[in-house]
Amino acid sequence: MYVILGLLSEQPLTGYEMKKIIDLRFRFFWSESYGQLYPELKKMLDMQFIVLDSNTEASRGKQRYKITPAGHEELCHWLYLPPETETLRLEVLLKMYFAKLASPDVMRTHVASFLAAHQLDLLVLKQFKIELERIEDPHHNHGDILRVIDFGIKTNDAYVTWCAETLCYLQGEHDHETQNQ
Amino acid sequence: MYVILGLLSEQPLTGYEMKKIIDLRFRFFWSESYGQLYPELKKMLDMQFIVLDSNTEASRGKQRYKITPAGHEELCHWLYLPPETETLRLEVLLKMYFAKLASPDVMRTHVASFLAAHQLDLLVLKQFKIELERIEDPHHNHGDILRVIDFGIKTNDAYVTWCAETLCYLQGEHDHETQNQ
DNA sequence: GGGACCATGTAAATAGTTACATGATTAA
DNA sequence: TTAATCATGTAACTATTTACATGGTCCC
Repeated sequence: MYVILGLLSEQPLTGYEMKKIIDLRFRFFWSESYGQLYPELKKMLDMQFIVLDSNTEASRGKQRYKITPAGHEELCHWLYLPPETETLRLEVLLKMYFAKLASPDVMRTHVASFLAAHQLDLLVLKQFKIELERIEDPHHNHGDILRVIDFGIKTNDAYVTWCAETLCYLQGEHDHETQNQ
Repeated sequence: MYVILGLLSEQPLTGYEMKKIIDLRFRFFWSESYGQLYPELKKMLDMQFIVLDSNTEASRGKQRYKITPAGHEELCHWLYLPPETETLRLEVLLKMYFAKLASPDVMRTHVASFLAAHQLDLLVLKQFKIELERIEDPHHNHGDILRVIDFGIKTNDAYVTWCAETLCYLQGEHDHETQNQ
């Protein structure tokens, strides 16, 4: 709901375009599936927070939405409310907690995958940061966006460091195990 | 499901006790509500992964469960599978992204709350670590648990650092605003 | 007796994913 | 022409939260 309003506050977009932006720019801290997005757009039309943008493009199947004044007000109101959603669920940590029930090699594989994924995230975030600093700032929001990117960089750095240390630890466990044979 | 099996692999527990442990030890990366927990326990009884532990305590309303060999097998099997769930949703970052639509003061409040919460988390985690290093390790799993705690410390450190920097940034935005009046 | 906490549970609502169906457009 | 991607949407399922009901126990 509010992601949609936020994105539309910058420019009119189709549902498909929103999904792509969310997957690209927000994936470090937010996600939406089509199964949420399209029904949500319908609800928001009903509530008159958004309308079909007829100006842009003779829509052949394509539905591009723009935000209404009511929608903008709703968005601003939301910004003032204290954030509610804060969800973190990492199955890899649950497995780590019970790791002694499996061999250290198994956990090594899991941690290595986690490491690879977040090293990639780090690369993407740094690249995104460089891009953002390079281009102009017509909406004067690059400062805010850089703060968000920086959050991603800091946390992913922490993940990567943790993975490295944990792999060492698991190597130690492995050595300890083979030594006793 | 697997949190339950994991906890029961250490000792028999009631649903209520599981909930308390999850809220205390796992809250940095996992959560379960009673609405999930109790129906799940019923399903797991049906599947014979757990049974009622009649030995311990004449149960007056209290239902303490223990893990069965089948449940243990299921738990070990799960440990071998690559972790699937990895969810992160932070509404505070979504607000930060669209922060320019509100005054910097509003975001300052949000970030300050986030900071306070995670400074507290950090304290709790460090205390938990000290405790763990102090007591004995009968299950030989303290090394694994310390890795999990260390993940919490590293990420919460990153959060706290980000908050400090972001508060500075927002102060700058605030000054910039008042200066233009 | 009353308040805090132990203890189990359910119903309803909300959130979110997955898998599918459909068809247009674009580029090799 | 065929594969990829654009584009919208729904149905079914699974996950998760919230709010409530109920009653026991412990201690002041």
